Formats: sequence, structure tokens, C-alpha cells
Amino acid sequence: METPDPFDIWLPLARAHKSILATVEAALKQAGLPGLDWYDMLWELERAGNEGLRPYELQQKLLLPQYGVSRLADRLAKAGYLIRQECSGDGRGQILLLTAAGAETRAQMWTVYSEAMQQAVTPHFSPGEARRLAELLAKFLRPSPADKI
Amino acid sequence: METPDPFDIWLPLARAHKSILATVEAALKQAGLPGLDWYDMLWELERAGNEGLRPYELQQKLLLPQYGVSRLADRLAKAGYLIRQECSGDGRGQILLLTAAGAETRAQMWTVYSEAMQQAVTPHFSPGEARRLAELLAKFLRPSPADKI
DNA sequence: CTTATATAGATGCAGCTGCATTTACACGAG
DNA sequence: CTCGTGTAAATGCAGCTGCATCTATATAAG
Repeated sequence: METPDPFDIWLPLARAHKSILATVEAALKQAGLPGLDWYDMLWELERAGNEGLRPYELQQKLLLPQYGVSRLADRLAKAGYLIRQECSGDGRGQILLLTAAGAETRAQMWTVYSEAMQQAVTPHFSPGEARRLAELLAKFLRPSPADKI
Repeated sequence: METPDPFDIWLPLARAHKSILATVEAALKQAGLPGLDWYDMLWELERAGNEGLRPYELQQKLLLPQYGVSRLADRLAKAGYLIRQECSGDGRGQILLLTAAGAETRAQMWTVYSEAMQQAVTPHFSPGEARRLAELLAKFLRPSPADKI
């Protein structure tokens, strides 16, 4: 059995990623909206609702380094999209809460984001291919079979 | 027929990209070697051989902005991995040539790079799945069917 | 030749990222 | 209570990126 070359996956994957990202970011910029990093944090905060989220929780969800979350939160706060609330029960921590302006902007971004994604991805695949590709890519999400404890 | 959701492709693709990239970059750093951006330019220059490459050619091959190539070339030159040669026939331009040190470093990087890629990708797929995934991802490389001239 | 326009590449500045460190609080051991 | 260790989050610094602009040469028009 021939061992498959991982670069046959990596190279086109990296290109596809770059291409899609460029398309979507360009569409957002064109619309005068913030980039995807802002979107991701706004979205997580919106999903968290009134409970808000601790920075370290965002860190896990967004796969960002600790200082990345800290500074992205700075920018969103400066833009008025979130507020930092003292954390009752842990004096070191804080709770990040989405503001109405943040929710508003996220909603605007979504219309552009989803439309651009549609254009960037859909034309390349038949529905069947798309479904199969999604299935295969999903296999990255779980730990690989080799990651035994 | 249900229209497939492009985010079923995009979200796992983005995660996979981030995960693989992190694995490989960590391995390179661990080995005290430069990052993948350096590798890509070194590799193109090595493929170009004695002819070398013009910066604008690298720009297309690497999908980098003009100033990105200019500055990356600065760093590689400072590290002694390439030299800038005057371009006979176009006084504005220059030719970038790989040095022996550059070729040496690229070779060292390759052993780490390919090994890390193997580890990051292969465990997730059977050979058949890997082949199919590579085929599907390759469909991004050509212009989509909708891009008629 | 002269001038207008286009192309190759560099660069100043502002903003972002990575790294290491720092500050502040939490928590368990003595 | 005090001390040592661990965790949450911020930050100074250096390096990188994007944007706009700039310089220098090429090329086409008159």
C-alpha cells in the first residue's frame, strides 16, 4: 500500500485557506467592517449571552494565545463592542460582555461574511463533493486514532 | 437538492490549517530553524537555480504582496541566504539568487518540515481518505466553473 | 529629445504578534 | 497568619504586516 504524501493535502489546503481568507477579509474591509478575528470574539460573546465569558475561556474557544485575547479584548472594548466586568468570586479575573453595539456590528458582519464565504467556496464543488469534503475535514477535529492516552 | 453550507467546509478547514501550521512551526522553532515563509522563498529560489528569480516572480509564486517579498528578501539577505544581483536589461529590477548557506538551511528545514507534516496530517486519515481529500482540495486550485472568461 | 504613464522595488508609519516578564490574586501547607 | 506555588490577565520590547507613498527606471506618444 502506497503511503500518501501529506503535502498532497497540505499544499492545496494552505492555498485554499489563503484564498478564502483573502476573499472574505477583502469583502469585510470593502464594507468598512472589522476583520474575522473581531468577528470570532464577538460571536463567542454573543453565544455566551448574559453570562459573558472569561478571557481564558475565549482563549480555548478561539485558539488564541493569552496575550492575543487580552489585546483583542482591548481593541473591542475601545471600539465599544464589549465591556469588562469585575468577576465576583475571582479577584484576578474579569467577565467580558457583549454590548448592543457589538451585537449590531456582528450582525452586519455576518451578512457580508456569509455571502463572501458562499462565493468563495460553493462554486468549486458539487453538493456531493462539498458534503464529502466537509466530512473528511471534520476528521481533523477529533484527536487522531494514534493519540491514545 | 439541499444547498451545502460553505461553513461546513470553512470551519474545519480553518481549524485544520491552524493546527497543522502550529505543529510544523513549532517543530521548526524547536530545531532552531526559520519559519515556513523563509522556507517557501528558499525553495522557489532553489528551484530557479542559477537563473535566480525576480522579486515580482516570487510575488506571484508565493502569493505575497510586493512589500512582503521585498522585506522577506531583506531578511534572507541579511541572514546570508540569498544575494541580490543587478538585473542586466532592466535597471529597476534585480535578480535574487540562493547562496550555498541558503540551500543548506533549506535542506535542514526540509527534514524537520516533512517529518512534522507527516505527523500532523497522516494519523487522521486512511490512505484512501487522504487521496480523496487531496483530490477534493485540488479543486480549489483551478478557477471555479463559474469563472468563465 | 521631451513628456506622460506604467512598472520594479523600497520605505515611513501605524498597528499587530510573539516572547518574556510582571502584577495581582488564589490556594494549600505549615 | 505567612509563605510558596499556581493561575488570570496585562505589558514592554522587538520584529512583522498593511497601507500609502516614494524613487528609479522603462516605455510609449508626440
